[in-house]
Formats: sequence, structure tokens, C-alpha cells
Amino acid sequence: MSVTIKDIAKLAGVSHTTVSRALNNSPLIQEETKERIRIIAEQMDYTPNYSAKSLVLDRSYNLGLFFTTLSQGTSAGFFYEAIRGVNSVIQDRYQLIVKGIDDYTSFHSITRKSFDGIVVVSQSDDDQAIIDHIASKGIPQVVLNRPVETSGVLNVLSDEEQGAFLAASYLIEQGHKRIALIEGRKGFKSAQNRKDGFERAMRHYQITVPPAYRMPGLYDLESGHKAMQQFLTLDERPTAVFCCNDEMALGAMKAVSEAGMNVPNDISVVGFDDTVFAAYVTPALTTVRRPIEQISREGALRLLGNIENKQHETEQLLLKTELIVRESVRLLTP
Amino acid sequence: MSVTIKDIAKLAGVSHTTVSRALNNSPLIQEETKERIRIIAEQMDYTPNYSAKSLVLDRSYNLGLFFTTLSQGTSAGFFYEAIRGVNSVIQDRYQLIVKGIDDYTSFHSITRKSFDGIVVVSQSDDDQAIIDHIASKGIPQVVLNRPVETSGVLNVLSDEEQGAFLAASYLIEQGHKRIALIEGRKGFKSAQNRKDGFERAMRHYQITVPPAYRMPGLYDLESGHKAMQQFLTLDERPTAVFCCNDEMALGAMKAVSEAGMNVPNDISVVGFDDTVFAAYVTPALTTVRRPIEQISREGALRLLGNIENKQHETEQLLLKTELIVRESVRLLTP
DNA sequence: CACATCTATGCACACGTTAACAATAGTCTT
DNA sequence: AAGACTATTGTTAACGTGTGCATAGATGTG
Repeated sequence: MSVTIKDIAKLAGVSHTTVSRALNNSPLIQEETKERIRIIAEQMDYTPNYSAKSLVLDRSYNLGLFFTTLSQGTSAGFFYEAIRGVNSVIQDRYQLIVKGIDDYTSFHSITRKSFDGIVVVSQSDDDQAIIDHIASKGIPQVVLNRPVETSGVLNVLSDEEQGAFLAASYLIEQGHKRIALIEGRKGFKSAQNRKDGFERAMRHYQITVPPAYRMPGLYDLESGHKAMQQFLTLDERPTAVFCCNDEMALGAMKAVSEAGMNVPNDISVVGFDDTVFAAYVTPALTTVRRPIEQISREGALRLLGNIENKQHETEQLLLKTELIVRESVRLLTP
Repeated sequence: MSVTIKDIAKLAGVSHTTVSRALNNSPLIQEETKERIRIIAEQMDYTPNYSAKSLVLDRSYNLGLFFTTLSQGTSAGFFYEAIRGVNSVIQDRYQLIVKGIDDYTSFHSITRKSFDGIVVVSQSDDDQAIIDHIASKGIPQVVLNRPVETSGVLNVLSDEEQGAFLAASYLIEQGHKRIALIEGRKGFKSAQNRKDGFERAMRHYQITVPPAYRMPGLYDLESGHKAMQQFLTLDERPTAVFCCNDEMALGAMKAVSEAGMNVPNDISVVGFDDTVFAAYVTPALTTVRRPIEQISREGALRLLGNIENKQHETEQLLLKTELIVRESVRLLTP
């Protein structure tokens, strides 16, 4: 059917071994022989059979890109940036295989033979199981976005606690004292980190947050909307609301305007993530930017380094987040 | 290193052929032998080597999912929904390999050996080259999202012309006569279709659109913003603006509010795509919903059908779009 | 009982590639 | 000029799996 090195060999009047060596640019083969063979291969439109290569070289040329879930809870922008980041560094060398971890009923099929390396974009503590499995199989991996306990695993993430601290501090510095919190999805590490940064800022500036000023959330528009509706029913309403991501912040702003009030004049809002639309809503959302694309690029680069140099660098890289000040927070003068 | 069928054979006291047949549930093997072998395989934690299988069976177990570009112009939500749709139907049977078409410097490596089938999510006429290449290699394929000329290719898309017609007609039915258009990215088929639907509605209701009421766009927030700024400088401003996607509509709304004006009271806006945030901006955006996830699911299903039944069904499936009425269009009373 | 038929299993090879080792011819060294 | 060395190419086996054909035993048939 398709052209093999044996076909080329026949035409070139050499052995298939010579063809193999020539095409792999082995120093054993004479330069002019190589050139002759390359030309013939080109003419015959030869493409190597990667299954055969994989079998003998024990490399799959596959790079896994695993997300906690593909069906819910992952924001589209996050997903997109992560794929872009990884894709930008792998070039032609690997095939990028995208999976949702929750699609696996068993990790049985995840082996050294099927993946040269795996990028786990982890958003939940539950991912620990697959991370351990990958580690136990000895497959090179890098875990992005979430701090990971397993030692000896590459780990690249942004300092979300610091980002949340920045944003919460900013609210206080703008004169706010009655500050409410809409939390992230339970079980997601980011939810915990962002909350921690918020709490640290409150402690640092000695602000107390009453229980009524805390609402759970699911990282989606709906739950932000609901939470803000709750806050608005309170006798003593908060003057500012810290939302653990931008989508909930949008939902919250929606609730404010539905109640005939205005952001930021009646109530201030900050988000987290700097999603692509944050700059374009009205008012433009003040938020915290995570360098996701950079995270996934740095992670993929280090992973490829480990794969190709057969080393086992293990490092935790913490990239800085950045507060993006826009229009959704009002300066409160006493 | 890892367990092979020969290891199992040794332990079971049979030939590796028997093991192979047993694990593939061949009718040639006695039921109790099968069961015995299955148990041993389980205990030894056997996983088949897919490179070896691929080599002999001439199947890669790979499904390509190709986007026009991963680096620009593709909206995150679109991307996300497409992957979700395809992923939901492939289960464990295939690996999903995501690629940007513009990452290829040569299509040379795209062969029957490396892909059992390919889903091309096409957003540009330029994709015709890769579609033809895939067809010429005899690889089963389905083209989503864009009508394709090549005959004998599965094709699933939404009727965007009809969607645009719906939205534009809605503006007119709400009493608007001075209607402007912000076009989509040049070269993208969707840009053409949406414009066509818009024009048909104008003709149908005998509305003329002056040249100053037409602005080019790039499908991003920036260009929508710019275009609307232009419209606002006109002496006779349009009362409604049809934006060829939601992101540009957001940019446009931003420009309106920056000018101290209000949507929909001063100017009405419609978008296209029903992106996830359309419902949550202020005012909520009236737009057209494309069933992307359904498109990619239906497309993937038909593709798998063709692969697994070795048939070559060729069909064009046109899925209906839907107008989602929200708050960004005002009822104009004469 | 002789023969045909059926059932369950094994043998040997194939898939396309790489690599250890062998072979050949030419060159250098002393 | 013989031996050692080098440069280039070929021979053969190996990777793990599936399959056509052969085989051995069991069963049926007249």
C-alpha cells in the first residue's frame, strides 16, 4: 500500500538498513548516498510509519494533556489558553492528546508505551489519584495550576493566594471595610487558595467578616448571581464583594443592576482570572490575572526537557499574578 | 519491561497465539481457556501495546481534531464546545489529537497510518487545501462549521445565513430602519454567510443600508469597539447595529457606554453565537445561538460510523440556529 | 472400523522500523 | 607488505501483536 524504506531500498539499490540510517541522518552513511536516498524518498512521497517506529524505539510521540474535567467546571478561556500554551512548544515533535480525567473509568491504559509524557492541568484534589498513577508508571509528568504533594513531580502554577491577597488589600486600601466573599467551587484547590489570600488580607488589616458576608459558589455565573442577591437583602449591605472568579463576578454585577443599583457606585466588585471579556463588560472588571498560557508553556518546556534528556528535574515554579485595576471598584471616602 | 502476551502465555502454558485470541474474544478458543487467560492477564496487569497493534492491524486509534488556527481568531467558547462535543462520543475507543491547521508546514505527515479519521472544524476557505489532502489520502473525514465544496465529504454545520436573517428581521420588526453592520473576519466563511443573511433581510423588507453603515471587523472585541466608535461619529447615527459575533457586540456596547450613551435606549445591538457570557452582560445580549456542541457531536458520530462500517456516507447536515431575545434591542415606536 | 468433520490449539510469518554485529574494501603504520 | 584500523554497507534479529495454515484430538457417520 504505502511506501516503506524497503521500497526505497530496492530503487536505490541498497539495503533497507542503509535507507533507515540515511533518513535518520546517521554519520555512518556517506554523504552522497544519503542525499541520493533522500531524493528518492521525497519523490516516492515516503512517510515513516510511526507505529513501527514506536514499537522499536519504545516512544509513542504522544503527549497527554489532561484536564480535571471536560464536561463541567472548566472555563472555556482557561482551557483554550492551556492548550495554546502547550501546543506552542511541542511543534511537530509530538501529538497532543487531550483528555478529561473524569472520562477515565480506569487508568489502566495509561502506560509508558502510550504517552511519552503527560501534562496534568489539575483543578481538583481528586486528581491526586491519576498523578500518583502516572508517577508510579514512571511516566514523565508536569502538574500545572495546582500545588501537588507528591514529591518528585514537576509543578508549575501561579501564586493565587498572593493574587487574592493583592485584590482584597486593594479593596481595603480604597476605603472599604464591609467586604463580602463569594467562594469558589468546593474541592478545587484554587478556591481554597483564593479564600486564604482573602482571609490573610482581612487579618492583616484587621477587618472582620461576618458569616452573612460569606457565600459559597460554583465558579459559574448562576452562583455569583444568587450570592449577590443574598447580599443585597441584608440590612447592612457590604460595600465591596470579592468574587473568586470573573464569571461569578459577572453574575454578581448582573444581580446588582437587576436590583436597580449600580457598580461601582452602590457596591464594588472584584473578580479573579482576567477572562477575555473582563475588560469589556460595563463597568470594566477589576480582577487578578493568572498567566495561564505562560504556565502551560513553561510547564511543557520543562516536561520536554525531562523527556528528551532522560533526566528527572523536579521543581516547583510559582509564577506571579497581577492585579488589573479597571472600573468596578469605587474609592470610598469616609 | 512491561507484560506482553508471551509472558501470559508462558504462565498459562499455552502459545501466545491462544492468548491473543482469548483476549480478543475469538470464537476459536474454548470458553474456560479464555476465562483462565483473562484472569492471568488481569493479575499481571497486562496492557496491550498499541504501537504493535497499530502496526499489524493498520489502525492508529487516533482521531484528529483540526482547527483552522489555535493561535488567533478562534473564540475560546467555540473551541471548548467543539472539543467537548467530539470527546463525548469517542469514549475510550480513540485518542483525540488536537491540532491547529496553521501549525502544519506540510501535510506530508497526515496519512492513513497516523489517523483513523479526522474532524476538521473549518473556519476559513484556506482550509480547502488540507481537506483536499485528507480526501486524497482516503482518510475518513467530516468537515464541521463551514460548507465544503469537495463532494464526497461529510459536512455538518449550522445554517448561519438563516440565523443572521432571523436576527436582522427581528431588528426591523422592532421598528428599526437605520441599521448598521459590523462584519466578521475576512476569509471566514461564517463572515460571508452572516452578512448574506443580513443582506437578504434588508432586501426582503426593502431597507437600504448606506456605505457608512458598514464596517469591517475581525471577530474580536477591539474591532467591534472601533467600528461602533465610527458609527457614533455619524450625523445620522444608526438606531441598531448588527454585529457578526458576540465579542464584537461586547466591544460595541462598550463604545456606546464610553460615549455616555445607553444600550438599548440610544442604540440597539444584536450579536451572534450566544457565547456563555451573552446572558450576563448588561444589558443582556440578544443574539443567535449556533448548536456547536451538537454539530461536533453529530459530526463525530457520523465519522465514527463511516470508519467502523468502512462505508463512505456523504451527507450535508444543516442544523437550525435560534434567535435568543434578551435586552439589547429596543422596541422603536414611530 | 475407516473415514470425514469439527474443535481447540500451535507454528511460522508478517507488519515497518532500528540496531548489534558481520563483512568488505580501502587506508595507514611500521 | 602484513597487520591494524577506518569507512561504509549488509545480514539478521528484535519490538509485540494478529492470522493463515497445519495439526492433534474428539466426535460423528455409515
